[in-house]
Amino acid sequence: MVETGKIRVRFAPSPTGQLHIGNVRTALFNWLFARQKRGTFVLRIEDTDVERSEVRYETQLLADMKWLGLDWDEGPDVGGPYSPYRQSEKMDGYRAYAARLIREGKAYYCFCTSEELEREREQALAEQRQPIYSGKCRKIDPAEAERRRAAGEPAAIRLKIPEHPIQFHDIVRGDVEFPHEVIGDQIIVRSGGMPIYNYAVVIDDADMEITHVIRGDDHISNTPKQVAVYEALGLQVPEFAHLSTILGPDRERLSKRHGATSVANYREMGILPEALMNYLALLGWAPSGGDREIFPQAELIKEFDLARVTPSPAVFDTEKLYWLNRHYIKQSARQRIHRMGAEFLERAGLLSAEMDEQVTTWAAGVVELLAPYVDRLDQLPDRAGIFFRFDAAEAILSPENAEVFASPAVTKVIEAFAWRASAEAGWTVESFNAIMNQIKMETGTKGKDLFHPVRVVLIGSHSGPAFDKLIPLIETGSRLALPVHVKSGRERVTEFMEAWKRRAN
RNA sequence: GUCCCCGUCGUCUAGCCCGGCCUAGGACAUCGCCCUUUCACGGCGGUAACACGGGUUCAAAUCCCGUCGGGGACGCCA
Repeated sequence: MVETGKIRVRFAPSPTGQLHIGNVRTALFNWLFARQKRGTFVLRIEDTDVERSEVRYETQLLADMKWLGLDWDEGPDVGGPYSPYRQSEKMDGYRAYAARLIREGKAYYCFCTSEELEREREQALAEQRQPIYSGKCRKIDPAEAERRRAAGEPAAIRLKIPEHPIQFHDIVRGDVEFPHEVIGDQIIVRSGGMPIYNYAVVIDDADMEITHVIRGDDHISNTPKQVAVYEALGLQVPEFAHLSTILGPDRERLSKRHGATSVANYREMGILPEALMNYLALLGWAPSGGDREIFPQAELIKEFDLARVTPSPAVFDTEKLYWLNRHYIKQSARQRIHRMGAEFLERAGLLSAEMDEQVTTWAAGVVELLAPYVDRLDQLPDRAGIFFRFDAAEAILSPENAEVFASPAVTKVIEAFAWRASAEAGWTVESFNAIMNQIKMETGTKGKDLFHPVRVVLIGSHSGPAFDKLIPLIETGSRLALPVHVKSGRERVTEFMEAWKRRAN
């Protein structure tokens, strides 16, 4: 148990692609734990895989984490007392520790070639034996090994795995024990001099005085190998917490083919960061009682408990994320939503980048009207079609409206409405309501029979927002200079009637 | 093949460690009703789960063993 001093945790991603949903969840749990315990959250970049690592991914990664609301106390950009925070910048330390292990007889040089090892592995598999290293080079006399190495023979460094079961404590799973027979002496430094991941992490975590290693459960069988390194070096073994895998709807590990799997994807979809954070926290963790779902950041920090994290894998449920997103959209400061919504409309070419005050106000009205009913903000441009897109012929043909046109009173209502409405120039809520009341009396219709046809005439669909919100926005919108013209009520009625007559013929 | 991890409604989960309060709770989704001169939102209600088989016990979702199913690891990858 590491209970002395302050908690130190770390998130150590490889900058080899977009920040994945599974990885942010790991980052989030580390962060929540650190913030609650008033500990330190370290960001360390594992960029030893030079082939795949790219700086732009690192930049993206930091930006995505910040967007979600995660911050770190030490990291490549902010520095800290345990610098450097990029693995590629700290190669020397790894070699020094390895030299010490050799000197102490806890590690040895291995002269086996990759081909030899591959052959042994295949043979073991064929004989249904454990495909682990035989320990052949363990027997080589150290002085002899030193001579061969000095003579230029390439050698990797292997750690002697102790001959007793290796056990460690996992906060999520309890005590875990691996028989040493299944491990085999691990290479810790390649013949080229580069350290192996399972060795490098240990050095890094120990150097940085990490007290709790919280990571994905794909590392669980790496853990005994790492514990062996800690023990050989006489270093304090940290506490572990292995988080379960996040699955797609088909119960397969969440991957690209499941669609949106990166933080960036969700940001572009118009998922609010607090919704994503709340959802991710609920994937694998639940408060005691398990009867609360809404957890804003501050509440999460207060309630989060590593010991309550579930060990079983979880299927990522987009619907529940959307539900939370709707909640936070409604909850959020109006101005923020107006601004964000306008950005999505702008990206869709419905608004221009520079907006004067009138347009800004109008756009805010549009977003205000539509936003509470969308799952994600990127649905806004489509929903705004009731303003920007009006095609009478399409509305008449649409199967969605077939039922409306099948109603016996439809012609009567449409004609009565058109007759009155086309005479009116600038509509107001009052004038519109007056018209509605008149045709209600004239046609003797009400409810659906009255409203559905009128709605189809005006927005091409029988469902949509209330007229007293809609009419003013249509009218003011029609008078603004926008990239896509918003047709006025009268324009709509006129166009509809032309199409309606054409239909009749 | 061997080792490790996991297994409660369709999904996320509470309960499990410390057996009885579990007639198994909440949420998403779904279905129904109400609200609404439309649709949604919202409110109310319903359907729906302890993987299977053995033990232990007066009593098991909870403890033990086994089976089955899913995932991971066994690299001079991370």
